Amino acid sequence: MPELPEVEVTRRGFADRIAGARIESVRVGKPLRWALAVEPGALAGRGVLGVRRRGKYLLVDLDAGLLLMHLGMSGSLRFDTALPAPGTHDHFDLVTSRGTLRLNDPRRFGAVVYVEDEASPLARKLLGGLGMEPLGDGFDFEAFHAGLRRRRAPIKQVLLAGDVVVGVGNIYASEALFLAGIRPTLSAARISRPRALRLHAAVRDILARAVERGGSTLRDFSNVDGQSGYFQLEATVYGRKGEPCRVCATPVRMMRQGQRATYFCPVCQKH
DNA sequence: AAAAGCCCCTGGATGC
DNA sequence: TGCATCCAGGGGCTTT
Repeated sequence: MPELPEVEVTRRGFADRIAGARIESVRVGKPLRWALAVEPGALAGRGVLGVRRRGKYLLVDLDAGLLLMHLGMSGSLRFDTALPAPGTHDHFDLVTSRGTLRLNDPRRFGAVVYVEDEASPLARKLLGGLGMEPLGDGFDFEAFHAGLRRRRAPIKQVLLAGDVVVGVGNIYASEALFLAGIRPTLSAARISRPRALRLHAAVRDILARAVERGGSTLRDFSNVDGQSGYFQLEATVYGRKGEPCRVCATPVRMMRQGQRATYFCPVCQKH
């Protein structure tokens, strides 16, 4: 569900409010993707230092250890001092002195995992292979281009894989490639330098813009206060199969790449 | 090493 | 209205 912008908007929505809180209790509902990996009661009494993001993971730093949270396809977080009794899909509550952080995740592809530190085997397994952060200063073009050159797979799938650059999900991959004028099937290794420059800028711009708009093209994304982000940012090609391209009016095409839908304009993205 | 498939799970939309 | 089918924002794991 959530791509980088939604995860970042989620983080900003509660990071300052939860920092400095003390954990009072932890409630675990139905199993998520992985087990919490700590006895819930063992977290009571610990302090919350802050919340960082790495790719689509949220890292909740405690005064001892940290929680890795992932929203999967259908997860969302709420943070409030007065939440109703947990519903069917509320599978994790972190009850703190400042409020309760609650994960709602119908499909349960998400996860909350405790690790002692980022060097732990589990943290390394999950975070170790992640690529560059697209927002901020670390998104170096030369490294990006070098990353593309060593991959022969279609550029759409290289963007999605997250080992060159993180945070680009299925919607924003199509959107960024449209913005850059690049055909999603083009082998990443065959992208010329000028076009790689356009893609580098497109990835950054599309994600930054979505963060600014407060989250997204996603129909059922809601922020930590429970407000919906219903089509705050209109998709240019994603989900618009058969509809006219906003630039040239040619019908947008849909195809499948690795079991995921890809949308593109055959004219604006010739190769 | 890289690439391609396979799953995990639930709910909503669509079609008969 | 009822039921079957398809599809969905992710990504780790297994197999080529």
